[in-house]
Amino acid sequence: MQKYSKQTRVLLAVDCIIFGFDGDELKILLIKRAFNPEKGNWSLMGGFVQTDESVDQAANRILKDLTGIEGVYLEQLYTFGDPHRDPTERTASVCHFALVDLNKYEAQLSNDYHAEWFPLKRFPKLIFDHNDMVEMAKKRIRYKAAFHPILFELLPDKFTLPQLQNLYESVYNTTIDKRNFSKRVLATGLLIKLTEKDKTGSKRGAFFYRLNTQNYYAKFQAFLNFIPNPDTLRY
Amino acid sequence: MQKYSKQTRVLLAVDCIIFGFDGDELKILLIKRAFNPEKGNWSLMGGFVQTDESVDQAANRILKDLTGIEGVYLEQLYTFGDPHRDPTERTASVCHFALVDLNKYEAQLSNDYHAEWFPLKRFPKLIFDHNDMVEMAKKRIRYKAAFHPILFELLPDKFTLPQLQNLYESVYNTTIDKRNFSKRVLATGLLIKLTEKDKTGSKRGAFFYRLNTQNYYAKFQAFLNFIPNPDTLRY
DNA sequence: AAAATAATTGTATGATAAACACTAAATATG
DNA sequence: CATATTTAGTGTTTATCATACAATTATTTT
Repeated sequence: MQKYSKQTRVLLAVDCIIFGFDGDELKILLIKRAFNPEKGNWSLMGGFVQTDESVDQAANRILKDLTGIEGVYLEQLYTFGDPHRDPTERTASVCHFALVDLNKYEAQLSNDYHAEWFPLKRFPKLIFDHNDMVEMAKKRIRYKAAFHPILFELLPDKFTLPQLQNLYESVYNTTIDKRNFSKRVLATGLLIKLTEKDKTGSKRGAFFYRLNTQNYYAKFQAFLNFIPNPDTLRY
Repeated sequence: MQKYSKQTRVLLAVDCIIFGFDGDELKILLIKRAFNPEKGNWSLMGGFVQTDESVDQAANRILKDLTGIEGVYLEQLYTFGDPHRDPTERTASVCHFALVDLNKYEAQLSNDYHAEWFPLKRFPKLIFDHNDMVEMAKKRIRYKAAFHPILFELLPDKFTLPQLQNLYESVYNTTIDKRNFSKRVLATGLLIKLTEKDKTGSKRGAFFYRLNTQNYYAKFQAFLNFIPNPDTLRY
């Protein structure tokens, strides 16, 4: 079949903002770029879409190749298409974000992949427009987590209510009343209380919970609104 | 500067779902494709991103060139990147959606551009993956309009409360109590009542309102939730 | 045994959403 | 000109949900 003549072809890249939670604050995973231009500078995980793969497949492959991470929450965020965003050659980047259990991958990541976790509140200047990408991802995760239970993706399979509350407080940079938090969270029917306790965080120990995965998928679309002041949020 | 060798270059397209409201139901604007493949079949408004323009600029240009429409609400939706979505040649499409005042453009569109409005509930089969795009746009507009006052973009500058309610009822395929609707909508402070009445729709006539644009931008992020049953919605 | 630490739990109040039906204004009709 | 017709406009009550707020329990450490 005849091709579309006279049209410019461009490189198609995928970049990923990988979020993790260390129990205290949100972090993102960065890597030192291995090739020119900007070799040695901090960058998001990224790569080019290959001939035979879809954009989604490319995102998953890049995540796996560069970090070993697979099977995690991954969502398309936005396509950045300024003609000069990469000075080398015109490249459009389909930006994604991922949510992972940081503790599960910590050692593997620094040893095998030389990737590093940085606090979302203070991380180095990134190449190209990657700082804009992080900014947008940060807004999106706050927006989406206000209505959908995506933050569970950042926790281990077993977690405690104080841990969960820490996560919400950290994402929204606020404090939430313990009693109201547990009431609302338990009312969703998304949590199953286990008999086991986590004794690492306190003397008394806090009960572990796990996700009711059935309800998780069923209720994914309708969750909670934990935003203290939605007016300050932007999509 | 050296180029990235060994990487595949692809065509980068932009497609637009253009939504309009005729007072009764939601419609989308379609065009008969002017070139092969699929020449003569119904298609979304689309075109290729040019060398010197960003993706956003391309979306605006395509909208203007193919419909004459400019200065309307336009938002990036999703990038479709299946390697075989266009059989001719690999093409990624950054899909957008636009919201326009249908009555403002109706004549101009059919005469000058041979574009046609189709009800969102029954429109022809489209080329490639354009049907998937429309499906996603439909979900997105419902999702977003539940929290942000974007539907005003579909109405003329002056509109009545019954018109506005019709629009919401049509988008969510539901019925809303008049009293509760007007209470909530007026409580937002987004509407300014005019002295003039619209007499075309009824004997008594309904007062016109216009947007308080200051408040519109200020409160864009925090609006209302008109979804009758959010569980049924998907992002 | 007492102190320290963090987890767990309930109630009262205010705000918001939902249910519900009649009156008012204007035109059309006999 | 009186009456009928049509759609616009408006208030109250009730139920639900969000918020504010503090004492007790379990366990470990001293």
